[in-house]
Amino acid sequence: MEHDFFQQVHQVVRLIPYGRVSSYGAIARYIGSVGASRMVGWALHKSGNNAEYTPAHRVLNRNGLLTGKAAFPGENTMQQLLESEGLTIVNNQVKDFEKYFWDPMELGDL
DNA sequence: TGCATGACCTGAG
DNA sequence: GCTCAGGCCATGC
Repeated sequence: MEHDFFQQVHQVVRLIPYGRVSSYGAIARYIGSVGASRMVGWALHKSGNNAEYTPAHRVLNRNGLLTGKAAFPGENTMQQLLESEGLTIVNNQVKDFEKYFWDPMELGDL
């Protein structure tokens, strides 16, 4: 398989619990490619490639900023999705990001 | 085969 | 504490 990176990113994102958010760097690090944090976002952008639904809206940058909101249809679709999960978005940023932050490492290991 | 891009992160000024 | 610049990895043309 080979391009596991793509698959792994989707897999990890799908594991993000409801009402929780993660970061590209955390996912990239969990996969093993720390420097590929940028690619994580890219993989999510191509989430349409994956048959399963991928909650990309739960993935934000290190600052908890909705950097990928532009990739969603509409103007603040991503924000609405997060708010639907009980999160509070302020100025395109998740309130108490640290509190809702979820690290894939909590799963233990691959 | 090679260059340019991308939903980022970290270090230095 | 904030802003600027560099790096890293994979994909696309």
